[in-house]
Amino acid sequence: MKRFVLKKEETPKPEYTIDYEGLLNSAQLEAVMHGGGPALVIAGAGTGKTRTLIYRVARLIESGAEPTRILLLTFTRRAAREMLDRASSVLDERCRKVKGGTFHFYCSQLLHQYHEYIGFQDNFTIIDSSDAQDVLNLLRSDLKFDRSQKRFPKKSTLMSMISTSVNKQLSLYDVVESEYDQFLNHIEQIEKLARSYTEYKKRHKVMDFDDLLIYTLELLNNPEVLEKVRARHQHVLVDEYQDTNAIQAELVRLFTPASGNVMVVGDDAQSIYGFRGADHKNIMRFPDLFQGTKRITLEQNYRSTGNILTVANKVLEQAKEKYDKKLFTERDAGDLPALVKTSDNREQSRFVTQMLMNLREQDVPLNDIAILFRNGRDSFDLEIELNQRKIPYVKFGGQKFAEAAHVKDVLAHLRVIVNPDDALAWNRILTLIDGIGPKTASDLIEWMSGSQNPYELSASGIVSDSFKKGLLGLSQLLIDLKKNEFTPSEAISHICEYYNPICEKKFDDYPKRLKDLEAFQAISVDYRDFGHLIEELALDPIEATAVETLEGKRDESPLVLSTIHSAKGLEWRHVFLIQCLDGVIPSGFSVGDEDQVDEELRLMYVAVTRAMDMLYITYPVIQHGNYGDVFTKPSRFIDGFGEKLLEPWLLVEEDQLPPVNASKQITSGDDTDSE
DNA sequence: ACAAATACTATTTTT
DNA sequence: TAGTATTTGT
Repeated sequence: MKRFVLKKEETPKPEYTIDYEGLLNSAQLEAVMHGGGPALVIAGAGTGKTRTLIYRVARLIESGAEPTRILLLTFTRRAAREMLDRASSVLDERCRKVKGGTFHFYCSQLLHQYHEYIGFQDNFTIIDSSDAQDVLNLLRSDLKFDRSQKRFPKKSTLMSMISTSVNKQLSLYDVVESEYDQFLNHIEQIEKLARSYTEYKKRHKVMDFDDLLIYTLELLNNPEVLEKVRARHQHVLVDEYQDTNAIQAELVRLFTPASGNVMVVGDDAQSIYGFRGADHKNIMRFPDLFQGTKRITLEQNYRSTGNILTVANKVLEQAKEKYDKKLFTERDAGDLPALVKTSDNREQSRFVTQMLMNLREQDVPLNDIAILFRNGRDSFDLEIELNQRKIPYVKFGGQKFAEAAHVKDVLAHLRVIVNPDDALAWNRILTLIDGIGPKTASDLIEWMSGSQNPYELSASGIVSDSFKKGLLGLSQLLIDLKKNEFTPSEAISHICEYYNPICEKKFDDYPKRLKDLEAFQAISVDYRDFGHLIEELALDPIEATAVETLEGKRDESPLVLSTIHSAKGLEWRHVFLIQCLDGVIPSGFSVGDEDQVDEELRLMYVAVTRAMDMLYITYPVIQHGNYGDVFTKPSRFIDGFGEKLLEPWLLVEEDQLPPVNASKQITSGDDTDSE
């Protein structure tokens, strides 16, 4: 037998159109030029991690790799999109053909393609966590665990128990014992509930987020499928590897082709998804998974000023677990980050708004600024202020558009068209009808399982004068939707015609919700068919406020408000970190558990390292509560940093804005030249 | 069997 | 404070 000699891909001395050497530092270049085989890139905050991935994609394609055979796994689909956009602009359109997205998205594609191997039909529906919780609630009342059982865990707790056990690959017993020991006396019921939950999902052809990963793992157990899947990957690239869990690490191993061409990129100091089962130690274990892993470290920070970096390092120093980060910058020291103490929440909002005005007068565009916070609700007060001042903003994090009750109601009508076995969606739309409650709905669903045409609801024989009319209306709508080949937007418009009166009766704030539904219809124009619409919305929900701002006011690109989690990987010239209080960050729930406090600390680190030029940390001294005012303390992570690290700012009377009513001229900036 | 009213409780981050 | 469990009324 002849022996083949391995040749490096680049051997024919390729002519690159991109000047990689001129554009990248030596560590980045090493990662971009890395030929084949496993590689681990440890990239500190702001060290050009994304840039490196983008140029690597371009470089691989220039070297002759087939774009469709490069797999780029990212944490959000937005990240994948942006990376491929940027790659296309440095190279060419071929980059858009790269396969990419989240683990969940890629898994769902595989499952659709190979559904028969795991005993599923192609039309399974993906349910989000609130749907999953509804299922658990349904099963719990079926099993009568709510009756006279004192303190049985509520649906969200049950969900996180089950999800944790899946994601951390532990038995339900171990999870409950270590994290929910107050419910240990219910363990048998919980286990039984978990079993019927699994069974329910199979029977009704739905999958939750965890199932997408688990079933893919099961799918790849089949050697034939594994071979096919592996063979279509030439290169596997994984971003944000520190936020993967054990299952995802295993999936990466399975996806990797025989050539061992896999590169993972991440930063163990930025691991902030432990609550979701992510294990930041995964990244350090990567070399154990792949023999001969090449390790590359990016340490030069290009983003932040020296002073901001000093604060960031000081934050990280407090961690119980030590990180051997040696981030450095060649940028100037810059201004000292500000520490702003306000009397209360309102003053904090007014301070931020005031600063926005000042920055605007200095010609800083709004989209160079971001407001970050720990919890979705920490920005409520500020949002009121911004609305009054007519400052356009988009908010990331917090409740998603597709999670709002009225949007889910409309969507459920589409779901039963795509998957008539989706009992959850049926239950949702049936109980919307006056006179139909859980009992009647479940009777109807029972009848459907043996019926040829489940949409002909009057044929069920379950009729009562109280809901006859409503049921007929629904039946007509569904038959209409099934019969005609509507586009998603046409279908939604039909559903709204039917649903709007229900919405008005159900919600006090219906005007706002009806407007949402109009926006929903507008969005749906972009989708090919019902199935895609439903699936994309579940896997990549549209941010709630992004929709509002999409309408109207496009003259100025909006300010960004974001939870710290949703700000990962992004950067702005000016960053405000508000509500920086002990009990908020670190969250009150984490104190007492060293590992959890460490994760909060990393979260703080992520927040600080988002800032390029200037960082403002603010906190209110008094919190107005229901039972009187509470004095609060600044976050322990920055308390006692001293004036050499953070400059305390004093708020004086003349800094205050005039009352809103008298502020019409503010935007025209008549006091501009006061400097 | 369903709907409305009342009492209670636990309170995050996201695919 | 809002979402949920329980009780009461139709």
